[in-house]
Amino acid sequence: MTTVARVVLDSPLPQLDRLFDYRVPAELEDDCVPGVRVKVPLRTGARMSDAYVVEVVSEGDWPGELSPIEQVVSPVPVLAPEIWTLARAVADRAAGVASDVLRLAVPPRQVRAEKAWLARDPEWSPAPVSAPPVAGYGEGVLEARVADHGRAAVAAVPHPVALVPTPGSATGSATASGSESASESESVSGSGAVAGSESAAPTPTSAPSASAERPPTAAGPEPVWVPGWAATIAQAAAHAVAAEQSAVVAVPDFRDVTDLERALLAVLPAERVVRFDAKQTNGARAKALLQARSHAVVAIGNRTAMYAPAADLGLIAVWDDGDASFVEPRAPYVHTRDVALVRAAQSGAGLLFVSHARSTDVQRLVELHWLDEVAPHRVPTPKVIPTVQQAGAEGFAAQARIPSTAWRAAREASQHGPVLVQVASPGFGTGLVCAQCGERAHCRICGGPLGQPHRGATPQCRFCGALAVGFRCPTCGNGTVKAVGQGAQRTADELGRAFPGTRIVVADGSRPLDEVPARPSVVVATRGAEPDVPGGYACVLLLDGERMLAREGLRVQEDVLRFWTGAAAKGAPGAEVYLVGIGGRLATAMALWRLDGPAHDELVDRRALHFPPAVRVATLTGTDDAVTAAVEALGDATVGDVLGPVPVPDDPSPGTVRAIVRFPYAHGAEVAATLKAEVIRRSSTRRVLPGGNRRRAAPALRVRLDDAEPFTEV
DNA sequence: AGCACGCCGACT
DNA sequence: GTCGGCGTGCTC
Repeated sequence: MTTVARVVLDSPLPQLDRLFDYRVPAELEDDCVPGVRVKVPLRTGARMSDAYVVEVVSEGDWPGELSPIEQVVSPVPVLAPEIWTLARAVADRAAGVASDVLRLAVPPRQVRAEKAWLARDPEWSPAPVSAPPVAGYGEGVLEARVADHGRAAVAAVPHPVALVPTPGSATGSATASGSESASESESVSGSGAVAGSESAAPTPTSAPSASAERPPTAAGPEPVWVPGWAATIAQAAAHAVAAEQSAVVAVPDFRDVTDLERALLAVLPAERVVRFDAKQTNGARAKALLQARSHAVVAIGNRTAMYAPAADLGLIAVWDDGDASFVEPRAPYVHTRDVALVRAAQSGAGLLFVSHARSTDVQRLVELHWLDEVAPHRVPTPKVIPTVQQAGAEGFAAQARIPSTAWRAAREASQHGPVLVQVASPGFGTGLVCAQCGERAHCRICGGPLGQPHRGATPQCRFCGALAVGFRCPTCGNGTVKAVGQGAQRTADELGRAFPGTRIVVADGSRPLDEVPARPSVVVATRGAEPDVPGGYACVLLLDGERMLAREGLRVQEDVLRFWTGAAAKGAPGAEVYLVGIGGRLATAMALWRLDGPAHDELVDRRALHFPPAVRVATLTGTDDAVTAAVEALGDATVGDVLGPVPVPDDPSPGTVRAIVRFPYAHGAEVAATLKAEVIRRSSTRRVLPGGNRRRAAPALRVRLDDAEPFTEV
């Protein structure tokens, strides 16, 4: 009887994206287990390909003669079976290649990390842990979701929270303070035992509102200030770990990973937290990968954390799924939210999308009743005060159109605590609006945004370049326009003059600042770069909202709500937040702190227009005949009109065209399979550039699913 | 990707 | 009559 290994080749070629059977020589049988890296001959014995063993069977499907596995590169199984299944499904959904997904999921080989893993004590397991209650929600509400593997859209606690480290947690246990990793198994297991035996661990509390009654004692561990969302996810994840199940959490950026890690280390011992991030070395990633598999942990990180091979997965959580950082820039470009959805469906794990402002994608799942809604219970929300344009106070306040009420409140608050002033990034789509009604000014010819090359110049379309002579606002008929927004540094300078004697701090992309002390100051920050303050800001001013909304794109409103809520949630519980120059529905939603309303409205619009996420889209790029044939092959799996094909203006290979195809979710599998087949068909014949150029040409057909970008130009 | 198989022009 | 052009197809 022969032993057969079924392997997935490490090749980006779509025509090789299936399992290949190889014979396992007797001397390799011990090491050749599912998940190991191997080298296999391909077509001719001289050519070797890297591959992963997916399964080992006694008989494969291949009727022909089998080639033997050439080498088992390492006996460490780095591709967990569930990660293979995930990669396969994610690739299939995106009409992509599984090995492209594996490149995201499995870091390159790292011999040192493997050696350390092989030398571990296989008998060792971490001590059991207990989990604190999830604060800020109805009693047991989120605990029940975790226990029952429920799926929910969770509105985040909108203010910073002080976590009192629990005994046995990394920051709460004196013995664990020096331990860095699970490899120091003896000291770590000793400290972890404390948590399991302590029945009444102090509960982390929301502060200052809740912790005021129980200030941390001088003898106890220092409280750790973290964003509300991070505390919630940490506490929920701790419940999964207490049940000896793993949790996987993805957050948009590096700072968020750090915030979440701090929250987790306040409720769990260090060996229960595994961090993945983009700045990590290969060695650290490889180590984290093997650590995640060994026992119940919380695996945290950015996009790739969603592929962490966590043992016995019980909970998946995503913080702020609307953030554009979740769009994977590498093929097959699958959004972390979609990876989470596939993984939740496959594993049966619970799924929490936590955010302040709900994305239209999550709203769609809520309206399908696929996700429940969970909101904080009896938690103070930011006191948002929208101020439509009114006559400002003196000096800078007048220029920035800051109403006198907001101006006075900020001045007053800056006497006893930090005040946050959020501004748009420099170069953040300065645009023109109607001087009378504030409506965006558009080109009459192509509908693109109007801009002004310099002050006083004739407005000009930024897309087609047409001059808008004799502009009339289609809404109110007014004939004058004005520019919106001004630079961030200038805002800081002006504020410095307006607040003499007050410390002015600037935080933006080039001057990042994670935290500022809870002392009187004015912090001017571009959206997304707002520093944290222990306890929260005394007051928040949201400027440049008009300018942010003047940007073009499908997700502008969603994004702006995320920027505003993100800054507002850095205020102390119930802090005043002035939303300057904004009225209407967005202002109302902010004032009521009901952020699902705009998501619903937006989704209604998208349904009417057949825009994502109401439908899915496929972008087909390539030669005219390949794209046309692919569109024809799709037949009636599409919905509505096919946009294009139209020539791609600045593509390196001339004659390239692009078509956008919309299709309903129900046809997703069929569309993806059809397009993948077309890509394979086209890739088997290689193209040579005209003129006898021997250089390799671009593939005849490229397919990308769920790329919303082309629509921002439509 | 590579590499072999396969069917038409100028050569010993 | 063959050597070799690169179009087409396959890789366990």
